[in-house]
Amino acid sequence: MFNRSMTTGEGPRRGRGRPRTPGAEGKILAAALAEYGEHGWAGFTMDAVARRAHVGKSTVYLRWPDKDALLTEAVTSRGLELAAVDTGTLEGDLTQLATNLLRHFHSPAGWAGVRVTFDTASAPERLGNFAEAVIEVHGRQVEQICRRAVERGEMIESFPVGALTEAIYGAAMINALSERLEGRVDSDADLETRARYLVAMVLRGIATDSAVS
Amino acid sequence: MFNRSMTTGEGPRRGRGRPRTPGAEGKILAAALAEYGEHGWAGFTMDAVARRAHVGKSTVYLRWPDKDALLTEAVTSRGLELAAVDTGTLEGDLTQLATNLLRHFHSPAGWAGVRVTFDTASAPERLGNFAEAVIEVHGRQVEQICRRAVERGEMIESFPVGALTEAIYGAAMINALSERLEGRVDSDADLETRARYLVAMVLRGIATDSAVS
Amino acid sequence: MFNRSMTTGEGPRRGRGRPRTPGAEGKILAAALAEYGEHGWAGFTMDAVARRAHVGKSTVYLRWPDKDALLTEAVTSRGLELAAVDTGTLEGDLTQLATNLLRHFHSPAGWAGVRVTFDTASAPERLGNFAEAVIEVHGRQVEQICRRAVERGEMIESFPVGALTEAIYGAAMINALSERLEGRVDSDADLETRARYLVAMVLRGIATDSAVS
Amino acid sequence: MFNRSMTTGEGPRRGRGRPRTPGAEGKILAAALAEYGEHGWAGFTMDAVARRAHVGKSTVYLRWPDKDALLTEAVTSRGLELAAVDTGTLEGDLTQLATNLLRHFHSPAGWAGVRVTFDTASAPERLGNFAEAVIEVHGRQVEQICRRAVERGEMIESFPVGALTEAIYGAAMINALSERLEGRVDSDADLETRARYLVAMVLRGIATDSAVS
DNA sequence: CTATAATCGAGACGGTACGTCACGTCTTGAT
DNA sequence: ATCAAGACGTGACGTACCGTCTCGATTATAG
Repeated sequence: MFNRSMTTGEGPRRGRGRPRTPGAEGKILAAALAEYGEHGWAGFTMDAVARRAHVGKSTVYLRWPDKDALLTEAVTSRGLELAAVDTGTLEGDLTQLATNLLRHFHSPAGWAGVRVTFDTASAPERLGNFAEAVIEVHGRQVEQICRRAVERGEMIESFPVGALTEAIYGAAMINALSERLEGRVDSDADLETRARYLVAMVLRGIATDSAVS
Repeated sequence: MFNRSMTTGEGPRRGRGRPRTPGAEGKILAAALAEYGEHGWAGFTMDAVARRAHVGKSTVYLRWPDKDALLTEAVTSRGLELAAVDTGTLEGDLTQLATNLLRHFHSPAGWAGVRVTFDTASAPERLGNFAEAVIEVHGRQVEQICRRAVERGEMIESFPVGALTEAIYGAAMINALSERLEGRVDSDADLETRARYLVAMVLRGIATDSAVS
Repeated sequence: MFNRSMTTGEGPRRGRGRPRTPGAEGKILAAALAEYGEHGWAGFTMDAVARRAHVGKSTVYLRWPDKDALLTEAVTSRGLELAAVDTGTLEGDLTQLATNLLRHFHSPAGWAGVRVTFDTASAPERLGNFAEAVIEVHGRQVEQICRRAVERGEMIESFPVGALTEAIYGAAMINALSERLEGRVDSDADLETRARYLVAMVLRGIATDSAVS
Repeated sequence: MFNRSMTTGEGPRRGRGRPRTPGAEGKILAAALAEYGEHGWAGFTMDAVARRAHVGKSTVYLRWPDKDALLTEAVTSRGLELAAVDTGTLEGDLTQLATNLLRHFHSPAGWAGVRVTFDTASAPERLGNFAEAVIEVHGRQVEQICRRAVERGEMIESFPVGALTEAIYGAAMINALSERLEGRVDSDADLETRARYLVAMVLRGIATDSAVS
């Protein structure tokens, strides 16, 4: 995303000089994520990251131009992974997706991803790449689930996918947020229960006259 | 919240020395909110706030103990307001609430409130007060709407209010987030449309076999 | 020389804000001279100076723009002092002056002054002030001695003072230089002997046909 | 002095790998002297030297262990040359020597030599070699001149040679120093005039009662 | 009317992290 | 084995901000 080795084979450089230490990227990103998790944004220090990764500051600054960039990529590379889902039914897909999301947002890396997403959204001048990555990774998922559901006739055709996406992602995010605000620690079972309720709601609604089964 | 004149609601503070300049609080809070909105947390500077408010740093530090406290109160005082809602029907209430929320999160102050909420949740050691304020302000709203709906028989009794709250708040928040990430500018009409879809979903669901009306 | 408090009463500032800590200048200059003496120019560190003076780096950088400036002033203020001389005879004056100079250049502060003088002369873009100070302090001394000597009829009138100054100052400087290069440690008596030989030479010369008495 | 090809004067260095590039030493030394002359010690950079010499850093560090060593040799090899002198009379020898010295110290390479000499003297822990070289090159000169003069009966026998050396070298050095401090540019004729005055002084003195001719 | 005292704008203070730069070392492929 | 290139760990540079402190000036009450 920032370091040259990612933008492959474009420049005139062909391996002149000492190559960049292969493991360095990973060590630094891991250290960054760990520091961020332990001390938060205000206590996130480049010196500490370098020290923890057993790496000089120059090695860090050769790869990322500044603190924001490092943190953003640390989160992008490890805080945006989401397994694909395909169970055969709409309810199954959505329940699986919601569970995955809840687990993701409750995990340190996932939560870090959330924070950086909001920071990025608040400072649009820097790093629009991250925004695109988020949209790419997460936007597709619900879209595909809905397409398959419509093909199977399980879903109202005309319903805007965006609203569904927002509700599910938003609910999972808020759930993770409130866990932290209230000092709760939700178990895996709690998350699954919450996921089922959420899916029940978006599938069949909460109004009494829509409760069919 | 932090400064004495607020905690001691006992009237016009009698003392010997020079009284605190009346307008200072407001000017500082406004400046803080503006700085935060423009530069984000990383670029939020006490010196800049004081300069922007045409105030000395001591005037700021006499009122708030540190940066977090000032920022928190700035956001609390202007980024957490939400009008009460009571239209007589569940659908009306929820639509009104969702519209209010969307407008709120799309506004600068509301968005700042969101950011601080996430920052606070990530650094639990400081300023739990803010977490309580958020829960207090926002938690009650949905609860009351649901209580009235249940009394009117409009809503499944057993449905957990939390899941509904999370879905609505989360959806509104994500909507504001994605507006910024994608560089959109949503009109008021857009927001109302989105609110109606959202409420339709949580009320009657998106499954084909639940579409009764 | 650099800090505002020296360029008195010119600016519009009239004591607004906290005044600069009075003792700070002295402490910092002393620390700088000590560090320079112990570690030399290559090992002369601003952090170390600040630490030794129990002072923050900002306090140093408020007064001097950079390392060169601090070092230059440290030396100027303590490495350029030279007692006035007036014994009544030319030989007495010159002997006294030469002894003083030898002692001065052999002392740590005096030697530091020599080094900075040469550094300054090599980088004329920075800090010509120092050059002027050196010329001012040292140039006058020999001039006055010679004027008195001419009035007393002890000295060839037409002889250029500059050549005399250069010989005496240069000899003293080289003597200190060679002491260090050779690892000698000259005693006070050594210095006085050297001073007498030097004065004998410039007064009566080394040629056999000029040895009158 | 440091690199193997110099210390082992045993001929054309037979080895297995690629021989060292012949012109490299000279290019690097020249670049070093130029950089030192332009930027002084504080701005003297190994990277800049290598870049200016169109050479990799390893090529430099294969030959000299560190910055000091390179600089010292650069100066030693080009900043210490001094032509031998033998005119047949003491006055002629000294005048010639003084003129040579003045020209030398006023030249860039000679001045660089002066600076390094002082730097070396201030950091005795490193590079005593340089000190020895200076003493070797410059010390002998005056000694021989004086020996011949004594043999010819032109000079007081008992006069210590050191004092004379110091006076002449010091005067020349100070003259070059003051030219730079005052921003003068001395012509060749100026230097010769100064040399004559200097020699007149050390030969016959400045006292009125010693002026014989 | 004077003394006392809290607050004001300004800005210096001791610290700490920033992002840059140079050191001297190391590692590559090419000569 | 040496070359040019350039990444490496280290550590100082000079800047900016934190939260504290000190100043003279202002503005109220208390005596």
